[in-house]
Amino acid sequence: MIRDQAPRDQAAVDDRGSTVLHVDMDAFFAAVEVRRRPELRGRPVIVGGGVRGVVLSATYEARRYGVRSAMPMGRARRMCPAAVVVPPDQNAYRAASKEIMAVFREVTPLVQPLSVDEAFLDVAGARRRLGSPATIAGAIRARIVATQRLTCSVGAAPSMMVAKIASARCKPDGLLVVPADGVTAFLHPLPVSTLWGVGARTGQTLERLGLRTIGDLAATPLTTLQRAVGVAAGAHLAALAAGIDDRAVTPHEAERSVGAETTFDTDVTDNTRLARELLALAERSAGRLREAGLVGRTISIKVRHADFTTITRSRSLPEATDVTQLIYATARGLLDGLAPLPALRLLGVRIEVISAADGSTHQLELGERLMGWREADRAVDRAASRFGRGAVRPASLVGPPGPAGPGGPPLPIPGRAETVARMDQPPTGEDVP
DNA sequence: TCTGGGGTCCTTACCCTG
DNA sequence: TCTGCAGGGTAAGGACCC
Repeated sequence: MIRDQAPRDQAAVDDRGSTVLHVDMDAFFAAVEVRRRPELRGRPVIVGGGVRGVVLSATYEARRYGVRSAMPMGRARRMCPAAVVVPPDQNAYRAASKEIMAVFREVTPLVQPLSVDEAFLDVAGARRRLGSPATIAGAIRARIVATQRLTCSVGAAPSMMVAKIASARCKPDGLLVVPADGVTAFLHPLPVSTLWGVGARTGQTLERLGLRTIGDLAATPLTTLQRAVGVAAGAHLAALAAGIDDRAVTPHEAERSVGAETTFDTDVTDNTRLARELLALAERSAGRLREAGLVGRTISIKVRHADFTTITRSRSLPEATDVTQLIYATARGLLDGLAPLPALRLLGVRIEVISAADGSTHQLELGERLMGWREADRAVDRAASRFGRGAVRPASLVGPPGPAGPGGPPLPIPGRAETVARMDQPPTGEDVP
């Protein structure tokens, strides 16, 4: 193995087969904030916030106090009272991400983004032009520092999983190459929780079997693993423990679902408020579907009670849709079905079984009925593209909440875009703004 | 301590159909 | 006509990832 901290060892390592790179930005959100506000450099910075928020990112100065991602903000503040807390700015992170991904694509078209701050690159085809994988990885790191003033860590290995583990083990600002003939030697001493797919629960299950390292897993019969964690997960873990991971770097993977959810600052019982929130979530989700040219057929809602129990309900439609009002009406029906509702902590809407909008089937009767709403959505989207999302919003999402519907549940139906049209009364031309 | 938001994938149960 | 069974679709929940 080679690490850039020990460059003299690099010549000894055969990186020819380690053509999958995993590039992971270091403390990405926090680093973007520090870049924007240089006076924060060297100080503990936590990105996160909200009454019930968690830590989204923290500089290494804050991590020294024990602050970690996904930690409740209250606890993080207690651990590191001196930390500067910055609210997240997703637009800034997306913009930085776009530029970083462009750097990767200068190296190879085979770039598979995993999230806003990390990606896999297959550099097998770039070796003749740019040099060995380790050389390419070094060039990428240097270029990101030069153009973005941000650091990243790179793992190079024969497979995606090993490259990802390698990048995590050389953070921050490091490079770790795992040669093709060194994969099992690299993996086997590591704890099982290092493997993709082993979280808290599976980790406990494996611990009960006395399996602590990946080497322990590799030495365990497949049937034992499958009895413990299930057929699919057992087979998956056995393969990974043996260093087998045949997945190829795939530049674009189609989305399978799109959704939005919100955690309320305080638990909500008011049906009018819930209906407004549900409409806002439906609009956000549907807007993102339309932006991506997608339609979806299954609508699901998620509610979380004050005691953190979480329930989902879903319904499949006869045809796929991207129409806000149809998604909202379906979601509202699902929420009505849960009445009487206790106080809710979280509400979410998701659209699943997604396909391309231009390939969707069209059921004439339903399509005609929705035509007005579809045109309304297009008008809202056009306004959004000129003035930003939120420039045109359902009337019920603007200003103070209206009075509760008569008799409480079922939930009241908010109007939209300055109209009071209802889903059970198909829109006329006048309904459409 | 007190748990976000956006996702993917798997398991289990149930219903329907042939 | 009834019963048993297999397979597909749907729904719900959970684990996991960043």
